[in-house]
Amino acid sequence: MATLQKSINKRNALIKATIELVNNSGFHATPMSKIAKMANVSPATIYLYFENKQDLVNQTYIEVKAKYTTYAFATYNTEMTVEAGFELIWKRIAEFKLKECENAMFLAQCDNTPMIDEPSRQEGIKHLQPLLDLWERGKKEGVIKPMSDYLLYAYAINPMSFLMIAQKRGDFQLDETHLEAAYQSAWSSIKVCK
Amino acid sequence: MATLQKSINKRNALIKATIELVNNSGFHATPMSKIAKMANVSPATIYLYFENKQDLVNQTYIEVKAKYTTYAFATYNTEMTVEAGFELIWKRIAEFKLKECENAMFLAQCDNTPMIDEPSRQEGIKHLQPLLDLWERGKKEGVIKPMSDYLLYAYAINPMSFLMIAQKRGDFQLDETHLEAAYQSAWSSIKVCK
DNA sequence: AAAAAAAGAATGAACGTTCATTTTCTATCT
DNA sequence: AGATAGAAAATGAACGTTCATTCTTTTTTT
Repeated sequence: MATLQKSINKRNALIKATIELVNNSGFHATPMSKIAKMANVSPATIYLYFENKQDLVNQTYIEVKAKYTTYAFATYNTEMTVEAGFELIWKRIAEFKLKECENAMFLAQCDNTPMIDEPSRQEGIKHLQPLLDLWERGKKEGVIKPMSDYLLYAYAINPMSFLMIAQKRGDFQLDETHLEAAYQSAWSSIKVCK
Repeated sequence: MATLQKSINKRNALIKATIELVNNSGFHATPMSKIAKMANVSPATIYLYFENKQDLVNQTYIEVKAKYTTYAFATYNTEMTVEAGFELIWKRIAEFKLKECENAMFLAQCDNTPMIDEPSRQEGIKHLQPLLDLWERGKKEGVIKPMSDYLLYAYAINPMSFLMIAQKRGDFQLDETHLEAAYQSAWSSIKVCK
Protein backbone atom coordinates (compact mmCIF):
# COMPACT_ATOMS: atom_id res chain seq x y z
CA MET A 1 0.00 0.00 0.00
CA ALA A 2 2.68 2.45 1.01
CA THR A 3 4.31 2.73 -2.40
CA LEU A 4 1.17 3.03 -4.43
CA GLN A 5 -0.33 5.47 -1.96
CA LYS A 6 2.67 7.71 -2.16
CA SER A 7 2.56 7.72 -5.93
CA ILE A 8 -1.09 8.67 -6.05
CA ASN A 9 -0.46 11.48 -3.63
CA LYS A 10 2.23 12.89 -5.85
CA ARG A 11 0.13 12.56 -8.95
CA ASN A 12 -2.71 14.34 -7.20
CA ALA A 13 -0.40 17.07 -5.99
CA LEU A 14 0.83 17.59 -9.54
CA ILE A 15 -2.67 17.81 -10.92
CA LYS A 16 -3.73 20.19 -8.20
CA ALA A 17 -0.72 22.42 -8.84
CA THR A 18 -1.39 22.37 -12.58
CA ILE A 19 -4.96 23.54 -12.05
CA GLU A 20 -3.97 26.34 -9.73
CA LEU A 21 -1.09 27.65 -11.82
CA VAL A 22 -2.86 27.36 -15.16
CA ASN A 23 -5.83 29.21 -13.68
CA ASN A 24 -3.65 32.10 -12.66
CA SER A 25 -1.30 32.35 -15.62
CA GLY A 26 -2.53 30.16 -18.44
CA PHE A 27 -0.98 27.01 -19.87
CA HIS A 28 2.05 28.38 -21.67
CA ALA A 29 2.96 30.82 -18.94
CA THR A 30 3.16 28.02 -16.42
CA PRO A 31 6.58 26.35 -16.41
CA MET A 32 7.02 22.74 -15.41
CA SER A 33 9.50 23.91 -12.81
CA LYS A 34 6.79 25.89 -11.03
CA ILE A 35 4.36 23.00 -11.12
CA ALA A 36 7.07 20.81 -9.63
CA LYS A 37 7.87 23.30 -6.92
CA MET A 38 4.23 23.72 -5.92
CA ALA A 39 3.81 19.95 -5.75
CA ASN A 40 7.02 19.60 -3.70
CA VAL A 41 8.62 17.45 -6.31
CA SER A 42 11.57 17.62 -8.64
CA PRO A 43 10.86 18.66 -12.24
CA ALA A 44 12.17 15.31 -13.40
CA THR A 45 9.61 13.48 -11.27
CA ILE A 46 6.76 14.87 -13.33
CA TYR A 47 7.99 12.74 -16.21
CA LEU A 48 7.54 9.58 -14.18
CA TYR A 49 3.82 10.28 -14.01
CA PHE A 50 3.19 12.06 -17.30
CA GLU A 51 4.68 11.80 -20.75
CA ASN A 52 5.16 15.54 -21.18
CA LYS A 53 3.51 18.85 -20.46
CA GLN A 54 0.70 18.36 -22.96
CA ASP A 55 -0.09 14.97 -21.49
CA LEU A 56 -0.15 16.45 -18.00
CA VAL A 57 -2.70 19.06 -18.96
CA ASN A 58 -4.78 16.64 -21.02
CA GLN A 59 -5.02 14.19 -18.15
CA THR A 60 -5.82 16.99 -15.76
CA TYR A 61 -8.64 18.11 -18.04
CA ILE A 62 -10.16 14.65 -18.34
CA GLU A 63 -9.96 14.08 -14.61
CA VAL A 64 -11.58 17.40 -13.72
CA LYS A 65 -14.26 16.99 -16.37
CA ALA A 66 -15.14 13.58 -14.96
CA LYS A 67 -15.38 14.99 -11.45
CA TYR A 68 -17.63 17.75 -12.78
CA THR A 69 -20.11 15.53 -14.58
CA THR A 70 -20.18 12.99 -11.79
CA TYR A 71 -21.17 15.76 -9.44
CA ALA A 72 -23.71 17.18 -11.88
CA PHE A 73 -25.61 13.93 -12.32
CA ALA A 74 -25.14 12.39 -8.88
CA THR A 75 -28.70 13.00 -7.69
CA TYR A 76 -30.44 12.78 -11.05
CA ASN A 77 -32.47 9.86 -12.29
CA THR A 78 -34.37 9.41 -15.53
CA GLU A 79 -37.74 8.97 -13.82
CA MET A 80 -38.02 12.70 -13.11
CA THR A 81 -40.04 15.07 -15.24
CA VAL A 82 -38.02 17.08 -17.73
CA GLU A 83 -38.43 20.33 -15.83
CA ALA A 84 -37.54 18.81 -12.47
CA GLY A 85 -34.59 16.95 -13.95
CA PHE A 86 -33.27 20.06 -15.61
CA GLU A 87 -33.60 22.14 -12.47
CA LEU A 88 -31.82 19.49 -10.47
CA ILE A 89 -28.92 19.13 -12.90
CA TRP A 90 -28.64 22.89 -13.41
CA LYS A 91 -28.45 23.52 -9.71
CA ARG A 92 -25.89 20.81 -9.18
CA ILE A 93 -23.77 22.34 -11.91
CA ALA A 94 -24.13 25.76 -10.34
CA GLU A 95 -23.20 24.31 -6.97
CA PHE A 96 -20.12 22.72 -8.46
CA LYS A 97 -19.04 25.99 -10.00
CA LEU A 98 -19.40 27.75 -6.67
CA LYS A 99 -17.90 25.11 -4.41
CA GLU A 100 -15.23 23.78 -6.72
CA CYS A 101 -14.31 27.11 -8.17
CA GLU A 102 -10.74 26.15 -9.04
CA ASN A 103 -11.85 23.08 -10.94
CA ALA A 104 -14.58 24.93 -12.76
CA MET A 105 -12.30 27.80 -13.74
CA PHE A 106 -9.85 25.33 -15.16
CA LEU A 107 -12.52 23.72 -17.33
CA ALA A 108 -13.70 27.10 -18.55
CA GLN A 109 -10.23 28.01 -19.66
CA CYS A 110 -9.71 24.67 -21.37
CA ASP A 111 -12.98 24.98 -23.24
CA ASN A 112 -12.22 28.47 -24.51
CA THR A 113 -8.65 28.09 -25.75
CA PRO A 114 -6.63 25.78 -28.00
CA MET A 115 -4.98 24.33 -24.91
CA ILE A 116 -6.36 20.78 -24.88
CA ASP A 117 -5.91 18.51 -27.83
CA GLU A 118 -8.88 17.24 -29.75
CA PRO A 119 -9.05 13.61 -28.54
CA SER A 120 -9.05 14.71 -24.92
CA ARG A 121 -11.78 17.26 -25.58
CA GLN A 122 -13.94 14.60 -27.21
CA GLU A 123 -13.31 12.33 -24.25
CA GLY A 124 -14.57 15.08 -21.95
CA ILE A 125 -17.73 15.72 -23.93
CA LYS A 126 -18.97 12.14 -23.71
CA HIS A 127 -19.87 12.46 -20.06
CA LEU A 128 -22.54 15.04 -20.78
CA GLN A 129 -24.82 12.50 -22.41
CA PRO A 130 -27.48 12.31 -19.66
CA LEU A 131 -28.22 16.00 -20.11
CA LEU A 132 -28.50 15.62 -23.87
CA ASP A 133 -30.85 12.67 -23.36
CA LEU A 134 -32.99 14.74 -21.03
CA TRP A 135 -33.21 17.50 -23.61
CA GLU A 136 -34.13 14.98 -26.27
CA ARG A 137 -37.01 13.79 -24.12
CA GLY A 138 -38.01 17.39 -23.41
CA LYS A 139 -38.21 18.15 -27.11
CA LYS A 140 -40.38 15.09 -27.75
CA GLU A 141 -42.73 16.13 -24.95
CA GLY A 142 -42.92 19.67 -26.30
CA VAL A 143 -41.44 21.13 -23.12
CA ILE A 144 -38.06 22.13 -24.50
CA LYS A 145 -37.60 24.25 -27.60
CA PRO A 146 -36.73 22.12 -30.63
CA MET A 147 -33.23 23.57 -31.01
CA SER A 148 -29.76 22.21 -31.58
CA ASP A 149 -28.07 20.92 -28.43
CA TYR A 150 -25.38 23.51 -28.96
CA LEU A 151 -27.93 26.28 -28.69
CA LEU A 152 -29.48 24.74 -25.60
CA TYR A 153 -26.09 24.41 -23.99
CA ALA A 154 -25.08 27.93 -24.97
CA TYR A 155 -28.08 29.42 -23.19
CA ALA A 156 -28.81 27.01 -20.38
CA ILE A 157 -25.35 26.04 -19.16
CA ASN A 158 -22.58 28.15 -20.62
CA PRO A 159 -23.57 31.48 -19.05
CA MET A 160 -22.55 30.05 -15.68
CA SER A 161 -18.95 29.93 -16.87
CA PHE A 162 -19.02 33.59 -17.73
CA LEU A 163 -20.48 34.46 -14.34
CA MET A 164 -17.90 32.37 -12.59
CA ILE A 165 -15.06 34.14 -14.37
CA ALA A 166 -16.58 37.51 -13.49
CA GLN A 167 -16.85 36.38 -9.90
CA LYS A 168 -13.24 35.22 -9.82
CA ARG A 169 -12.20 38.65 -11.06
CA GLY A 170 -14.17 40.16 -8.20
CA ASP A 171 -16.49 42.05 -10.54
CA PHE A 172 -19.56 40.27 -9.32
CA GLN A 173 -20.81 38.20 -6.38
CA LEU A 174 -22.83 35.13 -7.24
CA ASP A 175 -25.08 34.72 -4.18
CA GLU A 176 -28.37 32.88 -3.60
CA THR A 177 -30.59 35.60 -5.12
CA HIS A 178 -28.48 35.89 -8.24
CA LEU A 179 -28.41 32.14 -8.53
CA GLU A 180 -32.18 31.84 -8.53
CA ALA A 181 -32.44 34.62 -11.11
CA ALA A 182 -29.84 32.88 -13.24
CA TYR A 183 -31.76 29.64 -13.06
CA GLN A 184 -34.96 31.38 -14.13
CA SER A 185 -33.16 32.93 -17.09
CA ALA A 186 -31.68 29.61 -18.07
CA TRP A 187 -35.02 27.87 -17.96
CA SER A 188 -36.81 30.74 -19.72
CA SER A 189 -34.37 30.58 -22.56
CA ILE A 190 -34.95 26.91 -23.40
CA LYS A 191 -38.49 26.09 -22.30
CA VAL A 192 -41.41 26.25 -24.71
CA CYS A 193 -43.66 29.20 -23.83
CA LYS A 194 -47.31 28.31 -23.44
CA MET B 1 1.66 61.12 -46.54
CA ALA B 2 3.87 58.34 -47.81
CA THR B 3 5.78 57.76 -44.59
CA LEU B 4 2.82 57.86 -42.28
CA GLN B 5 0.78 55.75 -44.65
CA LYS B 6 3.46 53.13 -44.82
CA SER B 7 3.74 53.05 -41.06
CA ILE B 8 0.05 52.56 -40.59
CA ASN B 9 0.09 49.73 -43.08
CA LYS B 10 2.81 47.97 -41.15
CA ARG B 11 1.06 48.52 -37.86
CA ASN B 12 -2.15 47.11 -39.31
CA ALA B 13 -0.35 44.16 -40.76
CA LEU B 14 1.16 43.43 -37.37
CA ILE B 15 -2.18 43.62 -35.63
CA LYS B 16 -3.80 41.41 -38.23
CA ALA B 17 -1.04 38.84 -37.90
CA THR B 18 -1.32 38.91 -34.13
CA ILE B 19 -5.04 38.19 -34.29
CA GLU B 20 -4.65 35.32 -36.70
CA LEU B 21 -1.76 33.64 -34.93
CA VAL B 22 -3.15 34.09 -31.42
CA ASN B 23 -6.45 32.65 -32.59
CA ASN B 24 -4.77 29.52 -33.82
CA SER B 25 -2.19 28.93 -31.13
CA GLY B 26 -2.83 31.21 -28.19
CA PHE B 27 -0.78 34.14 -26.95
CA HIS B 28 2.22 32.41 -25.43
CA ALA B 29 2.56 29.90 -28.24
CA THR B 30 2.85 32.71 -30.78
CA PRO B 31 6.43 33.93 -31.15
CA MET B 32 7.22 37.47 -32.17
CA SER B 33 9.27 36.06 -35.03
CA LYS B 34 6.17 34.45 -36.53
CA ILE B 35 4.14 37.60 -36.17
CA ALA B 36 6.93 39.50 -37.92
CA LYS B 37 7.13 36.96 -40.71
CA MET B 38 3.39 37.00 -41.34
CA ALA B 39 3.43 40.81 -41.43
CA ASN B 40 6.45 40.81 -43.78
CA VAL B 41 8.55 42.71 -41.32
CA SER B 42 11.68 42.12 -39.30
CA PRO B 43 11.17 41.13 -35.65
CA ALA B 44 13.04 44.26 -34.65
CA THR B 45 10.54 46.44 -36.49
CA ILE B 46 7.75 45.36 -34.18
CA TYR B 47 9.52 47.28 -31.44
CA LEU B 48 9.26 50.49 -33.42
CA TYR B 49 5.49 50.25 -33.18
CA PHE B 50 4.95 48.50 -29.87
CA GLU B 51 6.78 48.52 -26.58
CA ASN B 52 6.84 44.77 -26.21
CA LYS B 53 4.72 41.69 -26.78
CA GLN B 54 2.27 42.46 -24.00
CA ASP B 55 1.76 45.96 -25.37
CA LEU B 56 1.17 44.55 -28.83
CA VAL B 57 -1.56 42.25 -27.63
CA ASN B 58 -3.12 44.89 -25.37
CA GLN B 59 -3.34 47.39 -28.19
CA THR B 60 -4.71 44.74 -30.50
CA TYR B 61 -7.39 43.93 -27.96
CA ILE B 62 -8.43 47.55 -27.50
CA GLU B 63 -8.53 48.13 -31.23
CA VAL B 64 -10.62 45.07 -31.96
CA LYS B 65 -12.95 45.78 -29.07
CA ALA B 66 -13.52 49.29 -30.38
CA LYS B 67 -14.29 47.97 -33.84
CA TYR B 68 -16.72 45.51 -32.31
CA THR B 69 -18.69 48.02 -30.28
CA THR B 70 -18.71 50.57 -33.08
CA TYR B 71 -20.26 47.97 -35.31
CA ALA B 72 -22.72 46.88 -32.63
CA PHE B 73 -24.12 50.35 -32.02
CA ALA B 74 -23.79 51.83 -35.51
CA THR B 75 -27.50 51.71 -36.36
CA TYR B 76 -28.86 52.13 -32.84
CA ASN B 77 -30.35 55.29 -31.41
CA THR B 78 -31.85 55.97 -28.02
CA GLU B 79 -35.30 56.86 -29.40
CA MET B 80 -36.12 53.21 -30.05
CA THR B 81 -38.23 51.10 -27.71
CA VAL B 82 -36.27 48.84 -25.44
CA GLU B 83 -37.28 45.67 -27.25
CA ALA B 84 -36.54 47.09 -30.71
CA GLY B 85 -33.23 48.53 -29.52
CA PHE B 86 -32.19 45.27 -27.97
CA GLU B 87 -33.08 43.27 -31.05
CA LEU B 88 -31.16 45.66 -33.23
CA ILE B 89 -28.02 45.61 -31.10
CA TRP B 90 -28.20 41.87 -30.60
CA LYS B 91 -28.45 41.22 -34.31
CA ARG B 92 -25.61 43.60 -35.09
CA ILE B 93 -23.45 41.78 -32.57
CA ALA B 94 -24.41 38.45 -34.08
CA GLU B 95 -23.64 39.78 -37.53
CA PHE B 96 -20.25 40.95 -36.37
CA LYS B 97 -19.46 37.55 -34.93
CA LEU B 98 -20.36 35.90 -38.21
CA LYS B 99 -18.76 38.33 -40.60
CA GLU B 100 -15.74 39.29 -38.56
CA CYS B 101 -15.11 35.86 -37.21
CA GLU B 102 -11.38 36.34 -36.71
CA ASN B 103 -11.89 39.50 -34.71
CA ALA B 104 -14.66 38.00 -32.64
CA MET B 105 -12.67 34.85 -31.87
CA PHE B 106 -9.81 36.96 -30.72
CA LEU B 107 -12.02 38.86 -28.29
CA ALA B 108 -13.50 35.65 -26.96
CA GLN B 109 -10.07 34.28 -26.21
CA CYS B 110 -8.97 37.52 -24.56
CA ASP B 111 -12.05 37.58 -22.36
CA ASN B 112 -11.62 34.01 -21.17
CA THR B 113 -7.95 33.92 -20.30
CA PRO B 114 -5.45 35.92 -18.25
CA MET B 115 -3.92 37.20 -21.49
CA ILE B 116 -4.83 40.89 -21.38
CA ASP B 117 -3.79 43.03 -18.48
CA GLU B 118 -6.37 44.66 -16.27
CA PRO B 119 -6.19 48.32 -17.45
CA SER B 120 -6.68 47.27 -21.07
CA ARG B 121 -9.63 45.08 -20.13
CA GLN B 122 -11.27 47.97 -18.30
CA GLU B 123 -10.65 50.18 -21.31
CA GLY B 124 -12.45 47.64 -23.48
CA ILE B 125 -15.47 47.41 -21.21
CA LYS B 126 -16.24 51.12 -21.32
CA HIS B 127 -17.52 50.98 -24.88
CA LEU B 128 -20.41 48.76 -23.90
CA GLN B 129 -22.16 51.58 -22.08
CA PRO B 130 -25.04 52.15 -24.56
CA LEU B 131 -26.22 48.58 -24.02
CA LEU B 132 -26.07 48.98 -20.25
CA ASP B 133 -28.06 52.22 -20.55
CA LEU B 134 -30.66 50.47 -22.64
CA TRP B 135 -31.01 47.75 -20.04
CA GLU B 136 -31.32 50.33 -17.32
CA ARG B 137 -34.20 51.91 -19.18
CA GLY B 138 -35.75 48.49 -19.77
CA LYS B 139 -35.68 47.73 -16.07
CA LYS B 140 -37.38 51.05 -15.24
CA GLU B 141 -40.09 50.35 -17.80
CA GLY B 142 -40.62 46.84 -16.41
CA VAL B 143 -39.66 45.23 -19.72
CA ILE B 144 -36.31 43.78 -18.66
CA LYS B 145 -35.86 41.59 -15.59
CA PRO B 146 -34.43 43.58 -12.68
CA MET B 147 -31.14 41.70 -12.65
CA SER B 148 -27.46 42.58 -12.42
CA ASP B 149 -25.93 43.64 -15.73
CA TYR B 150 -23.56 40.72 -15.45
CA LEU B 151 -26.48 38.32 -15.45
CA LEU B 152 -28.10 40.07 -18.38
CA TYR B 153 -24.86 39.95 -20.32
CA ALA B 154 -24.25 36.32 -19.42
CA TYR B 155 -27.58 35.25 -20.88
CA ALA B 156 -28.25 37.75 -23.64
CA ILE B 157 -24.82 38.26 -25.17
CA ASN B 158 -22.24 35.81 -23.99
CA PRO B 159 -23.80 32.64 -25.43
CA MET B 160 -22.93 33.95 -28.89
CA SER B 161 -19.24 33.57 -28.05
CA PHE B 162 -19.72 29.96 -27.16
CA LEU B 163 -21.59 29.31 -30.39
CA MET B 164 -18.93 31.05 -32.40
CA ILE B 165 -16.20 28.90 -30.89
CA ALA B 166 -18.24 25.76 -31.60
CA GLN B 167 -18.68 26.95 -35.16
CA LYS B 168 -14.97 27.60 -35.58
CA ARG B 169 -14.29 24.06 -34.43
CA GLY B 170 -16.72 22.85 -37.07
CA ASP B 171 -19.04 21.26 -34.50
CA PHE B 172 -21.94 23.45 -35.44
CA GLN B 173 -23.16 25.68 -38.27
CA LEU B 174 -24.67 29.00 -37.23
CA ASP B 175 -27.13 29.71 -40.06
CA GLU B 176 -30.19 31.98 -40.33
CA THR B 177 -32.59 29.57 -38.59
CA HIS B 178 -30.25 28.99 -35.68
CA LEU B 179 -29.66 32.69 -35.44
CA GLU B 180 -33.33 33.49 -35.07
CA ALA B 181 -33.72 30.76 -32.45
CA ALA B 182 -30.72 32.12 -30.61
CA TYR B 183 -32.21 35.59 -30.61
CA GLN B 184 -35.48 34.28 -29.22
CA SER B 185 -33.63 32.48 -26.44
CA ALA B 186 -31.63 35.57 -25.63
CA TRP B 187 -34.72 37.74 -25.44
CA SER B 188 -36.70 35.13 -23.48
CA SER B 189 -33.99 34.93 -20.89
CA ILE B 190 -33.99 38.64 -20.03
CA LYS B 191 -37.49 39.93 -20.79
CA VAL B 192 -40.15 40.14 -18.12
CA CYS B 193 -42.84 37.51 -18.74
CA LYS B 194 -46.34 38.90 -18.78
C1' DA C 1 24.18 64.57 -46.34
C1' DA C 2 21.60 63.99 -42.24
C1' DA C 3 17.80 61.67 -40.09
C1' DA C 4 14.48 58.14 -39.76
C1' DA C 5 13.04 53.51 -40.54
C1' DA C 6 14.04 48.88 -41.12
C1' DA C 7 16.72 44.88 -41.14
C1' DG C 8 19.32 40.69 -39.67
C1' DA C 9 22.24 38.89 -36.50
C1' DA C 10 23.38 38.52 -31.77
C1' DT C 11 22.30 38.02 -26.75
C1' DG C 12 20.85 36.32 -22.60
C1' DA C 13 17.24 34.29 -20.17
C1' DA C 14 13.80 30.72 -19.66
C1' DC C 15 11.95 26.61 -20.77
C1' DG C 16 10.86 21.48 -21.54
C1' DT C 17 13.11 17.48 -21.19
C1' DT C 18 16.84 14.09 -20.18
C1' DC C 19 20.86 12.19 -17.75
C1' DA C 20 23.70 10.45 -14.17
C1' DT C 21 23.35 9.75 -9.52
C1' DT C 22 21.32 9.14 -4.97
C1' DT C 23 17.66 7.66 -2.00
C1' DT C 24 13.98 4.69 -0.72
C1' DC C 25 11.62 0.53 -0.82
C1' DT C 26 11.04 -4.59 -1.12
C1' DA C 27 12.00 -9.21 -0.86
C1' DT C 28 15.19 -12.71 0.05
C1' DC C 29 18.46 -15.15 2.89
C1' DT C 30 20.68 -16.16 7.16
C1' DA D 1 14.18 -10.44 13.06
C1' DG D 2 18.06 -8.20 10.78
C1' DA D 3 21.09 -7.59 6.97
C1' DT D 4 21.53 -6.81 2.29
C1' DA D 5 21.19 -6.84 -2.71
C1' DG D 6 18.60 -5.43 -6.36
C1' DA D 7 14.82 -2.69 -8.19
C1' DA D 8 12.05 1.35 -8.27
C1' DA D 9 11.40 6.11 -7.41
C1' DA D 10 13.13 10.47 -7.05
C1' DT D 11 16.37 14.04 -7.63
C1' DG D 12 19.34 18.20 -9.10
C1' DA D 13 22.09 19.54 -12.60
C1' DA D 14 22.75 19.88 -17.39
C1' DC D 15 21.40 20.15 -22.40
C1' DG D 16 19.64 21.94 -26.40
C1' DT D 17 16.23 24.82 -28.09
C1' DT D 18 13.31 28.68 -28.41
C1' DC D 19 12.08 33.12 -27.56
C1' DA D 20 11.71 38.22 -26.56
C1' DT D 21 14.45 41.85 -27.01
C1' DT D 22 18.55 44.71 -28.34
C1' DC D 23 22.56 46.10 -31.10
C1' DT D 24 24.81 47.36 -35.19
C1' DT D 25 24.48 48.02 -39.85
C1' DT D 26 22.01 49.03 -44.06
C1' DT D 27 18.37 51.16 -46.60
C1' DT D 28 15.13 54.69 -47.41
C1' DT D 29 13.42 59.21 -46.98
C1' DT D 30 13.80 64.16 -46.73
